Amino acid sequence: MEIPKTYNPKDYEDKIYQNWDKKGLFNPDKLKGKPYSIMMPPPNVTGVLHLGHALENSVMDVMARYQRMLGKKVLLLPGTDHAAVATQAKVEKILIEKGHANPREEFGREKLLEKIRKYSEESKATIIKQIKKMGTSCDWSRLAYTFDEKRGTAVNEIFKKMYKDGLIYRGYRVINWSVKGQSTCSDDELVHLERPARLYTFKYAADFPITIASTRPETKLGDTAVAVHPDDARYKKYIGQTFEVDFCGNKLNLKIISDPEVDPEFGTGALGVTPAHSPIDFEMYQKQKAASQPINLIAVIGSDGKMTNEAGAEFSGLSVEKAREKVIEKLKKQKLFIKEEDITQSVGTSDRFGDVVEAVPMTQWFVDVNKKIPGKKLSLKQLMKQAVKSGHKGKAKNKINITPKNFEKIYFQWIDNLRDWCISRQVWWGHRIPVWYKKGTEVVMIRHGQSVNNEKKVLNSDVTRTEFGLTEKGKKQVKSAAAELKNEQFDLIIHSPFTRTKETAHILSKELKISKILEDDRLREYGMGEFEGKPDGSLSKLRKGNFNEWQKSNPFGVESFEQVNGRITEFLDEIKKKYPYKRLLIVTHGESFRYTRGYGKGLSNKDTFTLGYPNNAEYNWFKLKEDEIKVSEKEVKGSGWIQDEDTLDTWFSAGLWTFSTLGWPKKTKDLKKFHPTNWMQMGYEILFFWMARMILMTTYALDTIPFKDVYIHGMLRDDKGQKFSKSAGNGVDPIEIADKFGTDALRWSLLIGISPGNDSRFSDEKVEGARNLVNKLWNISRYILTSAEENKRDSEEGSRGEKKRKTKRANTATLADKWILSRFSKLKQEMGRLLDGYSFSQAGELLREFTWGEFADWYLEISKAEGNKDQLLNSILKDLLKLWHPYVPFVTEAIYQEIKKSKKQENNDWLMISEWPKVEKKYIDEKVEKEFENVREVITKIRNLRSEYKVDPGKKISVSIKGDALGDNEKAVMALARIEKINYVKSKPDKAAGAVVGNMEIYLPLADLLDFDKEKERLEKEKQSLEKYISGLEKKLGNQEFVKNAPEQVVAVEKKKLSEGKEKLNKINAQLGDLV
RNA sequence: GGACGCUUAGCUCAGUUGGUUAGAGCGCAUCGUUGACGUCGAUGAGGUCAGUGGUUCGACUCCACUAGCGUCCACCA
Repeated sequence: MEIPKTYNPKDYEDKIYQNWDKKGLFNPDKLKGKPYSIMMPPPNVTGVLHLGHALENSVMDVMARYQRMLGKKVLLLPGTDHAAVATQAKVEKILIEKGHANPREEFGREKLLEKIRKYSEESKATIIKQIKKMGTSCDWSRLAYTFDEKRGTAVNEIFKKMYKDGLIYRGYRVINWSVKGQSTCSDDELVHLERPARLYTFKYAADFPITIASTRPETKLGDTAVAVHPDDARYKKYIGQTFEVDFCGNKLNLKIISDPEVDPEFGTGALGVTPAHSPIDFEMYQKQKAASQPINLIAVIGSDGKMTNEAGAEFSGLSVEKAREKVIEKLKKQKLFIKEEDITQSVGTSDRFGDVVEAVPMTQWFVDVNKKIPGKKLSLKQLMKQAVKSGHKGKAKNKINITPKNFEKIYFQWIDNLRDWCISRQVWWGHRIPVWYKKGTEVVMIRHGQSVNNEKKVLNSDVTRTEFGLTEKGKKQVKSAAAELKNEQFDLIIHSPFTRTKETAHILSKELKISKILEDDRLREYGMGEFEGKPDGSLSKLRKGNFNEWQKSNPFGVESFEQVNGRITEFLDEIKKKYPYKRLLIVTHGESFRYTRGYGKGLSNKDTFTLGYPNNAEYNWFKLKEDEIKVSEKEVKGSGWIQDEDTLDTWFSAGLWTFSTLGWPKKTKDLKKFHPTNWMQMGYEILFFWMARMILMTTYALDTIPFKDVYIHGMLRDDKGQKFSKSAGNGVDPIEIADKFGTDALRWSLLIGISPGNDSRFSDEKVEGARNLVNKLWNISRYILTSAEENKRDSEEGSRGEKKRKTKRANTATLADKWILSRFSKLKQEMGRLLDGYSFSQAGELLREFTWGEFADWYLEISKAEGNKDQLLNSILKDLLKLWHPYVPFVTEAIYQEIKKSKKQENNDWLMISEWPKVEKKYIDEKVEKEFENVREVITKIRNLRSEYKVDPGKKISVSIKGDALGDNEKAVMALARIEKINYVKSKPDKAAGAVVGNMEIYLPLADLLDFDKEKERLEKEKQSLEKYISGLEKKLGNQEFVKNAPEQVVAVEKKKLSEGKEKLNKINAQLGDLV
């Protein structure tokens, strides 16, 4: 039979993978046994897979294949992650590099999404190809994607559930804002960087008693309080007071508050509180609010990263850096500046966009981790902790185990620091927040522009006097108001029956393209009775302070408060009912406007007058009816519904992975069968992002754990210990490596030398070594297969004069046979134990040591001497291939198929689903192993002597042995040590170099070659080390405490070692004596 | 500032509950056309297990401290 001398992966890999797939071996439905599931951590579609993914794939595939061979119905479910922000950031970056400076603005939502979709689909295709190339045995029929329809259903469902349980809320809070990405980031997505900063010490104003320090003086424009430690003697007297100060031209109302968090030692011991631009200060703001001692919140930095109007006219529109300079400059000028010092400061940067995030108050969606879940008595935080600590619902069988265990501690620490999770993002790529709003009835009420009677300062409430239209100035005023409203949508305009309002309405209608215009008399000007045509102000002067009297007697025929308020209220009540969810533009007069400001508030006449009288063409928004919110698309009926613009944090959907992949919220068979999953593995860098969220979502929604065991692998670094990254230029495509050395070699090199939770290094040399190993395995098999075939042919041909190299032996087991069986049984036992404990590297090393170091180097060589071991060799090979299969699936399957071919069997039997070898304890025999060790030592010692004395390796020599005879093992010794004859002697021969093995003294006759000095030196050296060994043992055994306290067994072993050592020493001494 | 790791042969790393004359791979040195494999074989050199102290009959292994390196978390304005 023809088997190539070296294993060429390319001839087998793709073909074998396709065959496995075609035969449905990846699909658990076609397997029998207990379900066992592993969900693949879905790679981001931000690009292609790197070696770290290859490591991950290898680890989980070893586990999947091992479990499958143990006879389980294994599901390894593949998938990919849309990676929301990461993918959008990536595609935008590419577009920017191509010259599209602002992709969002240029392309708009739909077009940009289309581009990202295209990119992600390409990535996905490559990723899938790569996973296949790695030999990963996953079920492609269940391929999932976090952003496909089924996963979307799961996302919406869980969002709805959490919203209804009050665990998801929308709130106005300080969040992390990436100006560059124009989106929020959650706390965990921040990358903290140490960077030099400057701490400035200064006073807000000369008349303010407290000095403060800040690295961000420009934010101080938004300060509303100063916090001090409650026990700080310096400031105690001020606590509770409010100071109005002029800070860089801005009026600040600073309340002195106390907070135990303030460190009196740092800076000046007083902290300027900026609730809008610092999470801690925001907490103080909330604390104060809760204590009914509220302080204000003023946002001086906008979402564009520039100073807002609130920062004052001088600063508005400046970048924060410019504003900072300006503040410092001003403080210096005003002699308020005290000092500046250099410090290092840790700043949070967006991990995807890279810019320093700004703390900005905004309305966003959050997951409340501290609220008790209805009907559960626990918060999400507590659920997350419980699952890892004592087990979900406190049951030990529901405990999630993390390997290595120390990560459990890190996890708890993280949970303890966990704050509400901001889940809304302003990027477009991702699950749109499943919330629909229907805008309530909104009214923009606008006063008419300047009219002729305004200009002439004449009062007019007589609708028939049509000469009082708009002046030119009035028309301009209206047009400029229209310009401000140009982005708003209105359903209709309603105006009063006066000429000035009619004209205003028509300008607005034209400018804002509102076609529907109605007139309503209830919006008319205040009835002024006898004051009609009188100078402006005559009425109001008189009216001042006379409300009550007018209401009673109304001497001038002026409309009463009740009358005006009554008709306006009636009008507003009516349109609220008549135009739900519409936006109306209402053109009216000053008085009606004023009354609208008090609408629904039950104000008195007097109160109403404090609401302010609007200028010409001034407008205001009024909400007559609140917005409506629905969290289910099914409930959204009729028109006017708008979905929330924001998208969800990618980890929101990733958190559902273990069950969304199985069809949840449908009660599928898969869900019942494969959930909770058995095993999960991931890198420690996503422990919090992902594992924590999966635990959160699963314990909450499914009332169970997502997985039983989590295996944490370390990060893969390059040969210099650097992280693999594109920017460092050391990124490697796993496919390239696999092409060069074979997938099996790549897998092996990634799996060996790793330990859970620890980083490992990758180098070409490692893969090269692995390639050699794979080839060794190939050749071991090749030898066994071809020699068996030859032997078979030989025996068929009989002894027709053909040179038969080996004589046939009786089929009884030799010591070597028993030895290899004992060793092999032990290997199976140990491998099972190690694999069950996720010690993939250790199990692999044992396997290599046995295969190469024991089976190939010793047993195979002996088999050549002892002959006729085809059956045993074949049976060991078959089991050996199985043990190797999880690590190197391709070469083992390839050999297995060669075996099938050689036996002319059909290819319907696959190593991949063969049964994992059972441990045969009956073969384990310590005595045999010990005996064989002796034989092995005899061979080694002879080789050693030959090497020392430079005996030609090819030359066959004879040796003399004093002591025990080798018996049946002679053949092995003679072949492996290149001996032609063994003489058993009673005394040491002349001119011979000697060695001691157990009860045997071995002599290599050297005649004139023997160098007495060298021999003496050699023996002396051995003697010395032996003496040291013996004295150590004697000391140990001479210690009564040891003999008394150590286990009997241990003492017995030490005693035996001592007596054997002494015996050996005697013999060496004798040999030394003979030398002289 | 807090927490967690790591430090074992020239390099990369194993070492499970404390009992080994401390291991592997690569590299190095010497040698080698042996019924598969030079992607091989034989032999060998190479380590006071970071340091100090402790617990113990016994410590690479457990504890404490120190030093160096690394990682994660964090609201020192």
